[in-house]
Amino acid sequence: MNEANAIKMPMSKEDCENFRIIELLFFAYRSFVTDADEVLSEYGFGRAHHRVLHFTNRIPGLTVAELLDILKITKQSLSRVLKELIESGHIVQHRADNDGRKRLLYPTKKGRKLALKLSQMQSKRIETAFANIVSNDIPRQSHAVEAFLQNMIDRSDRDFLDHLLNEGVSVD
Amino acid sequence: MNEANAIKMPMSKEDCENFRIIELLFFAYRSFVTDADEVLSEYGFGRAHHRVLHFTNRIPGLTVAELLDILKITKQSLSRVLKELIESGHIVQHRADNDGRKRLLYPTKKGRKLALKLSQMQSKRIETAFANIVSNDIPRQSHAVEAFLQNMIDRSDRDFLDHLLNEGVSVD
DNA sequence: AAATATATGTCAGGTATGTTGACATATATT
DNA sequence: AATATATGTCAACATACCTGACATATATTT
Repeated sequence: MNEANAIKMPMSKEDCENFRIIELLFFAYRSFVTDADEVLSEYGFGRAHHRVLHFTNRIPGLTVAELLDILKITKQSLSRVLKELIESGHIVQHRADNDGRKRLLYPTKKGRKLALKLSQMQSKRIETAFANIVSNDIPRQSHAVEAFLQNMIDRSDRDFLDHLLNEGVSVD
Repeated sequence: MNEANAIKMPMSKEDCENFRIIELLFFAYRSFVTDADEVLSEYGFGRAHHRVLHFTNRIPGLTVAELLDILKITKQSLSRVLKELIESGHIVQHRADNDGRKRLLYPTKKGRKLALKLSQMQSKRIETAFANIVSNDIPRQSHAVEAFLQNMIDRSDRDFLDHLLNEGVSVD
């Protein structure tokens, strides 16, 4: 028997139990982050810039070390994007009064404006996804989550994926 | 007035409405994908390999073009990881009977085994996240989603983030 | 049969975002 | 004064994406 032979049999039902959630998470997250990508590229920024900008706005005055802890990246990796955000005038650094080693990060007016613009795009998608959960989808709690994730996915992807993956489940 | 001045004021409540969901999505997705990363690295694989392996298992016999459509990457990008998955004996290609140009992708026994191992790790996290949604968290539908995403996040991250970001909300 | 379209593969070079390791500097703490 | 902490920086490298150009085999159209 050849170990390298193709398995043509689809997977069993029980194996696929959570495949739907796994895939919904993948596609929902992709749609979610893509919203911001287009705006960011106008500024020559990427997702790394977005994350730094987001948390600097969310927690004005956080330190570089705290930011590294949140993002779980190295300081060398952070420094590149942080430098660009400072040069472009979206973020400023201040020495901490109580400890001169610490550099507190703050958004500028410009930085807050951009952060809010990006969040509002994502927020809109989230609002719509919640609004379109219809009540009869909630016999089990998992159905609310499924419906939400499904609604987070771009229309174009959703239709294509339903056709490719689904066993006849649809939300609206 | 200096445009580059630090804004020290935290954001208004209404601006932050969906910040919680935005951040939960970020951290939940990170925890979710990290499960598989450790196993994958034992094989010298990355996330790109995981995605290809996953959908080849999910839809045995799918074409290269279909896979590109799902993943939304270029064929040059796919070819590297696909080549490695074929060389390592996780995936095989067969000519389609009805159209000799198409290469149908199938998992091998080895490929299916690995795909299931990876899914089962993610599935376990999902199961636990659902199981720990307590019923009194569901006055609004959004709360079930919030609770789910919160539960998807690694314990270590969750505690740290609650301290850093939260306004006293806790799930259990 | 010849021309064109489609599905796939491959070469070459570039970008964004991460890594490791080594070292520098300023400030706090012991 | 010695050590620890917070940050910054230089250099080299890895991964996973990209664009553009070109090659090959097979289908389809004319």
